Amino acid sequence: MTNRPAESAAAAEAPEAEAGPRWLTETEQDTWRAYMHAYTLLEDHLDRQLQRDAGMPHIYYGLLVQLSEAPRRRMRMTELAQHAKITRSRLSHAIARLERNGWVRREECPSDKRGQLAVLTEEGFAMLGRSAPGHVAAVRAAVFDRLTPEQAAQFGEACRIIASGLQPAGADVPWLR
Amino acid sequence: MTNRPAESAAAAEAPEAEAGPRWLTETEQDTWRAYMHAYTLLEDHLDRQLQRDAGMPHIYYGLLVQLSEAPRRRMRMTELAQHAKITRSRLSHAIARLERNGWVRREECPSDKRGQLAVLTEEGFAMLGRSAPGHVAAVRAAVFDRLTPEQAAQFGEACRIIASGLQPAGADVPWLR
DNA sequence: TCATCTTTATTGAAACTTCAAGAATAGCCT
DNA sequence: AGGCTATTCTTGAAGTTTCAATAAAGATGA
Repeated sequence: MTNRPAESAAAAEAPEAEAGPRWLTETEQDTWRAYMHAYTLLEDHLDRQLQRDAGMPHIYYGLLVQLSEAPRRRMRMTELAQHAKITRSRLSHAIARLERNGWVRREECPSDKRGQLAVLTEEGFAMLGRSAPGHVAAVRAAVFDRLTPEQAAQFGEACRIIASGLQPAGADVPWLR
Repeated sequence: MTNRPAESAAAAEAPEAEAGPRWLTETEQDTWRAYMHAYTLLEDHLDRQLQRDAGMPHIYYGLLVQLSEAPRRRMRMTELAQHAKITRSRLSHAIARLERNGWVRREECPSDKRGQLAVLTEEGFAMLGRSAPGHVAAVRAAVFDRLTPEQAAQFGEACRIIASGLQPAGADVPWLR
């Protein structure tokens, strides 16, 4: 995926000043592939599990959980988008759908007339209560039951490092679009 | 995400035989969140990088790379789907799009009249050559430049373990759908 | 051989995401 | 106040993915 597109071997010795692209080592390639396989399979697995048991994709479920943990079970759109690391556009569409399902309701923000609050409804909350056990079980079976506590901790640390490098808050930030 | 939907505290002491759902510990929750943040941000980042520089999403790029590494730069649809861990349906649509772009061409399979071969075209190959350096740089900057070799290796190992648990090849296998 | 079951791949529709554009309000500066 | 810029959120269209259904050919077995 990230190695040279086969063959284009070339450069390898030349101590070029202009330094050609630093391809990944064999080990790095293996790691990268493993990562892509893991997240592709995992997302697929959880999406199916939740689609079946809760009638919505993994991300939507995550949005409801976020709301359930927020004070008064409500959150500003932008804030919710930031927490979930998605764009506001995507969130708008998502909330619209969840609203049609009756899990979420929109409310105007008292302090800022531009703002909207996404509010978890009672039905939404009840629904979470019903589907959470199954979801936790799925995550546990796929991840935490298979890694030692040390492995899990290291894995988490690596993920934190990677994530921290990706929201420079500068440049053009996705969730602001 | 995977903890109880806030509040539904309850059970914690009772040595129930029926064992209620085993919620995630604080540490596990942190790990799980970090993972979701990492992959969401990473996929987003790479998708944008490739969309901008190569005119296609990350997965499509991966398909071309797979083809570039295959003998004679061609592969059976099902085989390609398996390697990429995606469904055949998704692959069909993807290849159709890449074909419109001229990066891939379909050929009939000589040994099995049901089969199709996805073949990387010269333009497709040339294009890979052009965009690979930028992509590698992006992956390196986001991942391998930020982790120590040990961390990267451990991360890879964890991913391998997770991935290996998710394709039991049994039950109903996604890429066969 | 015929019937049947399996495998391969595609298709269209519905659901979801991205992208660019736009409406409304807030904030700032003179 | 007035004018300008920035922020918040939504929208529609285009692109992508999922899901269920289907066509075509291989494989199996009486």
